[in-house]
Amino acid sequence: MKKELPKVYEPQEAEGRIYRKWEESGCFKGQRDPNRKPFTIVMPPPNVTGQLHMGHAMDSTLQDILIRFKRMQGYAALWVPGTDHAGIATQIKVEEELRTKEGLSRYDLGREKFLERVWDWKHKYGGRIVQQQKKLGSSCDWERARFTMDEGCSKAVRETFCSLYEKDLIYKGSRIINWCPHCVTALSDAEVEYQDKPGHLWHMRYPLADGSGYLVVATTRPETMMGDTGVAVNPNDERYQHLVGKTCILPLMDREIPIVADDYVEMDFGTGCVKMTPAHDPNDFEVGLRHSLETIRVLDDNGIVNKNGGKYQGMDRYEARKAVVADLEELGLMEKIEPYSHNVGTCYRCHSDVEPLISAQWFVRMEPLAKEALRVVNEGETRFVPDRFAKTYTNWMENVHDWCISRQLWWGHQIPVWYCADCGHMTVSRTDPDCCEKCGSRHIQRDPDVLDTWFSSALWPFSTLGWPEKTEDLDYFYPTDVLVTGYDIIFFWVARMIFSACEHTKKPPFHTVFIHGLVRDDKGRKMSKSLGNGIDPLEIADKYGADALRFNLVTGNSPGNDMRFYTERCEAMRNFANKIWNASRFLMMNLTIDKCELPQKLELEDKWILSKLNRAVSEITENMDRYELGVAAQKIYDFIWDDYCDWYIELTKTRLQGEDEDSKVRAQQVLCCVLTQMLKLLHPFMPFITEEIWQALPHGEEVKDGSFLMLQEWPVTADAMNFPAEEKAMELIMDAIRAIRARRSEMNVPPSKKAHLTVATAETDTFTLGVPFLKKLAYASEVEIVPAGEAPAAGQVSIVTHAAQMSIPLGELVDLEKEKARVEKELKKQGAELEKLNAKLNNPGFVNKAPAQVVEAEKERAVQLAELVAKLEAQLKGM
RNA sequence: GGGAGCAUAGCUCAGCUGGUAGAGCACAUGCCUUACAAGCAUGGGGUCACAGGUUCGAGCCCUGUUGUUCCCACCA
Repeated sequence: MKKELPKVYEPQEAEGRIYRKWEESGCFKGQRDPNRKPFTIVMPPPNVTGQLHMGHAMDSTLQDILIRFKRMQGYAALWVPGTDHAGIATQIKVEEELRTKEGLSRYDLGREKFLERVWDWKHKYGGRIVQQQKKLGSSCDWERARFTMDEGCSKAVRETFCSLYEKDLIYKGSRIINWCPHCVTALSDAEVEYQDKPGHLWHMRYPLADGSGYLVVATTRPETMMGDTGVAVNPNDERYQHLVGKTCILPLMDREIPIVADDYVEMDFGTGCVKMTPAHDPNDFEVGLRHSLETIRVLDDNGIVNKNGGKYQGMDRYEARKAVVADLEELGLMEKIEPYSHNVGTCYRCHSDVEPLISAQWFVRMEPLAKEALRVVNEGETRFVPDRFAKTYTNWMENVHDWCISRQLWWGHQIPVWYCADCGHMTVSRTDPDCCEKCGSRHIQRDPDVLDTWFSSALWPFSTLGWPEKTEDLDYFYPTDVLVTGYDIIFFWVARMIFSACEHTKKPPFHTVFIHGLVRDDKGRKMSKSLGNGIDPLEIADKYGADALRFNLVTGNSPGNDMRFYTERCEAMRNFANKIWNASRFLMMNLTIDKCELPQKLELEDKWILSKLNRAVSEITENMDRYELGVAAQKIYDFIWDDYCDWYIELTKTRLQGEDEDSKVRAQQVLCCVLTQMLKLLHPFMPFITEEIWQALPHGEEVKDGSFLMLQEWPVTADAMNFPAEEKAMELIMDAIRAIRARRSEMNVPPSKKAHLTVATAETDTFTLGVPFLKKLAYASEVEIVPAGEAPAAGQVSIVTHAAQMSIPLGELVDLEKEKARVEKELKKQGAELEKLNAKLNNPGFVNKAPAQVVEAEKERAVQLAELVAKLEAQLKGM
């Protein structure tokens, strides 16, 4: 029953077809099953209108590998996909389009109309990234796909907000926040990226009010001076102690401001005098509170100087800076200007300079929430892989400030708070109220702001499973198991999911956080739109196959570390896919059976490969369990390429092409069984090609159509499949083959030139079994086995291994001097190794203290080495 | 200022609990051996950054040094 596979594997054609079959069969569905343990992953939701980039590809590949592995292990596996409304990012995109295409701003349209446009946009592009995920083979339960602004998630957000408000964990307050004048919204601390930027330190003279001179303040931000309401010095600074309590005149504004003493001021930085601008600097704000300084805001929401800025009103902050500096210089009040590089906060979305300013916003009180979030990680209920990221997490969580959650945007979850125009009361409600809950007035107005996007993402692991309803899904699949994400969003997202889950579900949202690094370009740079160095995963998948892309992304790097993306590596992985394809093709071409079962009788080489496979299974499973996916992948690669293809297939060829029908069938069976197991091991990594091959293999009657490799059981190890003696014996023969090939290669003898081979060995039985292999793989015309110690005939090329001394009559082809030099070199090398080993064995410390099995192994090695050295010496003597 | 990572072959990186230093690519030589030239065979190439220490034994553990990357932090 021969089946033929096409000559070349075409991923482009196969992948779409296979994915459709999987999807139609419903095998991605996460099904509650009381007899199985659940295994749940929620996908980090990509921006709904985004495009799949290499980072997503890596993230999804890792998740898909885990979910497929667990599914094969018999878990009720569920991978919940979804998308994020991505407040600022999406709103900016739509505004951008509105501006360029219609010349309109969102205000021209009004809130309602604008939101319609954003929803249109969402409907237009929202499906794109889902389709792109499918190309990679992601086995998500697409029917459960969620969106952070769908009904259920919105309900979860509302419930969370109200419940936190009721517990006094959410409050509204006027505080210094980070403001992006470009996006015109508040930001949380996490959304500010600090960049070192060259600037200046301006030393400005502020005249003392009593006319006795002036003091000099140093600042990096002269444009905020109109909002200065004081000057601070260190209380211990002798230079200025006499000035404390006095006042000075704020230049350009002619306002009298107090001089105060505060520990915050460092004596040895700048001049030791600091201008205080409580409305535009977080430190100054704190100092201002301590000394009851006035708060004067001089910049508006767009970063333009407002009416408090005197003559600078209407200028943008950078213009104002220039003007202020110029004016001070003209007045002779600029003492000096130093170049100074400092950390400037920028918006993580648009990278404009962030303006710290005082504003009324909503905050989440972090201290009580952080406590439990720290506990679950410290006590190991939630574990980071690699564990060093737990430190990153706890460090952040221990120092976290209250979280500013209100955003002055329209796209997002609108804050469920209504203000009463009559009594001023705030009504916070799970359902939209029509009157003030306190005074009953109907003059109520909803807070126009929306919540931080991350506020809804923080609920993702449980909101996607039905929370706040008590659903069966929530009961069964929650808490989830592993969260896979990049280290760059630990603060944004992971931390917030953990404390949110602890607060609302009383359980950590997952037991493991599996952190990966960034995918960089081949020069090690971050892939970015502005650099134009991004590599499109879909193009790569198209060209080399999704399997090759996946394998590339998972090998050659280790957990938590960045990787460089080399397209050439994809080529190597495609070659690997092709290797398996051809191995399978070879098997199909030789197949005469319609079902593969391990035969009762096994040959030496069969036992060797089965034993190797058995160990591979156990090691690979262990690596998978420990999230060492790259190591696991490498082991599968090595086993398939080296052990199976390069050796086992070659070893079976004589049987497959021979006359002995029984032996032929048994070889087919073992080949087929091992291939099947390999396909299973490889499947999580390369789902498409393995499925394609598996579908073509004969499975007998019991496996019907529509049964997929992806649903088969993950291989398990069996003691009955350990054959240490056969493994060892086979290795002796392989050593001999390698040695002969090496010698022939050095002498440039082509494989077509067969030679008579004499083997002097103590392992007569083993080498007798090895005769066909020596013939085929060591190009021997005849193999003659003689007792060990028998000297080779004169004029023969001698080849020695641990177990054998072999000779072939190719003497006339050898340059004797060269040959002598080679043997000398080899002898020297092996002799040195033996000496080292003997020293070790003569060291009582080693013999007494090292584990017995290590000592035994070294002893045996020494015996073998000694034999080898003796043979080499004898050989050299005879030359 | 605090914290973390990295330093291993020409390049990019693995190396899991300390026990004979690995892969891919590149390079050299020979092979169209009826699965695969996207292949096969063979080979060259490493003071595991440096200096100490622990250990019978260190690429791996400890201390320090140098170089480098990143994260966090309110010195204007």
